[in-house]
Amino acid sequence: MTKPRSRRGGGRPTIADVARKAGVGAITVSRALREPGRVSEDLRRQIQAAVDELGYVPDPNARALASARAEVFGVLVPSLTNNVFAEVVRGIYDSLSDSPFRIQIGNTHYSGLEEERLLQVFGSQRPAALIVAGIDQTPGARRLLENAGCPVVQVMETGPDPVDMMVGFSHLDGGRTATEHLLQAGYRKIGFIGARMDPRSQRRLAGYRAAMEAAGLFDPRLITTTPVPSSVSLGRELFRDALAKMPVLDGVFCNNDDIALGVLFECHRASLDVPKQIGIVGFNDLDMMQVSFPSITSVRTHRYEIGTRSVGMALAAIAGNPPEQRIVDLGFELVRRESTAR
Amino acid sequence: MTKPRSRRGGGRPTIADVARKAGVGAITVSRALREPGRVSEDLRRQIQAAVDELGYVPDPNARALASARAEVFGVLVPSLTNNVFAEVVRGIYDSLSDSPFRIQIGNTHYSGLEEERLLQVFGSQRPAALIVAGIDQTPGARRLLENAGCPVVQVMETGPDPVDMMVGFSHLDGGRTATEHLLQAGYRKIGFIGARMDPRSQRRLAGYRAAMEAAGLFDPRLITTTPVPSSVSLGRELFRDALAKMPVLDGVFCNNDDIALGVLFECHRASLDVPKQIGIVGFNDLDMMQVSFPSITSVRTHRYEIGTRSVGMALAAIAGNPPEQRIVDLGFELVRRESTAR
DNA sequence: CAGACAAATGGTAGCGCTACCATCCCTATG
DNA sequence: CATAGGGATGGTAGCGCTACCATTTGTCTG
Repeated sequence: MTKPRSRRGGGRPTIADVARKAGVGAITVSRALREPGRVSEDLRRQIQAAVDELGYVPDPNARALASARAEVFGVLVPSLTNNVFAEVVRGIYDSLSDSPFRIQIGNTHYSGLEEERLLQVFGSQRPAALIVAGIDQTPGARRLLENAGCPVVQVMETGPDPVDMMVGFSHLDGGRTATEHLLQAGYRKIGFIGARMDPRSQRRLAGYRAAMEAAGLFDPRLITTTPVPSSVSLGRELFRDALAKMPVLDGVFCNNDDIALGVLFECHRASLDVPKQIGIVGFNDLDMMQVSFPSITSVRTHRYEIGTRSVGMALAAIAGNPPEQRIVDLGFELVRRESTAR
Repeated sequence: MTKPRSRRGGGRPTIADVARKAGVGAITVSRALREPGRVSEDLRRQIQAAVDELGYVPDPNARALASARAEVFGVLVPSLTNNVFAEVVRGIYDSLSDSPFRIQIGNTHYSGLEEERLLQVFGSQRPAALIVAGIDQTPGARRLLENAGCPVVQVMETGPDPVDMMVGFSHLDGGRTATEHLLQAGYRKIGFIGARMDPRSQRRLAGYRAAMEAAGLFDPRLITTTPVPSSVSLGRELFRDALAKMPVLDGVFCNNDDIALGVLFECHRASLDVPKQIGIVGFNDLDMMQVSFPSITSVRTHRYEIGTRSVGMALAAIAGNPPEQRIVDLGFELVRRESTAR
């Protein structure tokens, strides 16, 4: 007769099986796995042997239930295909790959309501930390973050009023820097082209506007935007619209690099010389900016580092020593290339 | 005196709180939430009111522990930034957004060992389904998939021996079709350029080779590959290498669209006329292929659909009616554009 | 050498939920 | 009108793990 195995448990070894095999109490196995320092060398070895032999893997659900804390990082991003967030997420994954923490990604589709819903779902798991993109949470989302009972890192942007911690940079400064560069290069009728005008895009636009106004060159007809998601083909279309509206255009600051690439291709098609007739500046500095012909000036942002840094701050907070500096500005760099060299 | 609240539970309402407020048993609340049809209209309304009032959200950990089944889809992809997988993942997210299922993504970094490790971790959660990229699992990974006790969908490729279900297409046929198109357009010295030669890239190369051999034009010196991850700048470099090795090159089939774009830019720089002197074909048909100047012929693949379809099959299997057809070939389409029109 | 104290180990009692098995009540049947 | 059968509801007993509080042992102090 086999011993009466649990009906439900699917036959996987449990901590009790390991304890029996190692001849110790279950709690000691638990400790050996979580706080090896508190178990004697001898027992630790015996337990490890039993774990290996049985192929025991702790059940994270049971662990979470018993300790009222799941080893999960909740991550909220507005898009999964946008290269910008993909890089941040990659940084997060790489930073957590050797830790016991799992990652749960939520896609808000740029919707505040969806963000609230996902925070509700995430909250029910009692995550170890939350990393959310952006600083413009709805009041409801903000309340959920404040009551999450875990470290929270807002990423992509910096701002004055963090829920807990922040890692990012100033999109407004980025937009201004890009525009000032075009001005310094001698361009005058500089357009702004932007798709998916999320809050960060809006602030880049504000930076553009500030620079243009300071130069006394601002004209609202220079701005061409759409709420449609960004793409290279959209960049082409928007640039055509912009040119139709303002044929005198001699430069464009693009909301992002996809748009900039689309603009460049349209210039080729229309036989507009870049940088002589049109100057182009992108945003984010994707790899292809340095390869294109002509290569495209862009504002380099540190997306992967935003991911790694946010994890580092959250881990520190979990360990009980939250970072001194709760707001980390990783800055950006203007990378000058052929598209604005005239 | 307040009633002695649990020390550990952080104060969130539990199913017992809802039951008390609604004046029913806890199990009835549980049923009302999971199988509304089995609870009378009246009670259902009362319970819903109590849930809303208390802001009750079920604890997924407790649920998973009690039912020995977590409402989680495990997803294993080799890269998070590669647009191809990002699209698949987006399809998966969109298909599951209205379901109770959460998604857990693992990044294998193209490593079989890492894949095994992640399957081990995922398995400990008893996921509702597993979706894994590729069909070349290590023997260990394959065993873990077979013993996962849940539906498994292998995606991106089709092959003869599914663990359970498959959704994808034939990369070999895709490579052959692309190459045959170049041959039909009159190109003869057709090179293959590929980065990150994962199993799918290898099969595209095999398709290229088959077509070239059938035409009596195969020459191993036409092949330029590297294990380095793909990028636009790498495409440019590899093309330069290829030209240096074989100056007679008159066409290239690129492993993917990033490479193809790099090749196009290098042609611009070197003043090589596309398509007259050099024909270019990409793979995947990203949006930018249609916009570039000249536009680039590519093999369109149905990445988003791979994601949605794999979820559909898994959900059907979970519901007890696994699809008749366990292997779904979504095919591909050659999209002819300017880069091969001479 | 008693007493204090720390380190190592274990027992017990849940964490919040659902599987399983009652129980109850109502309707249909002969 | 007794009985069977089905639908609605509830009680009990865990799921696998860890927090909390012993208990045991060894070591150091005065």
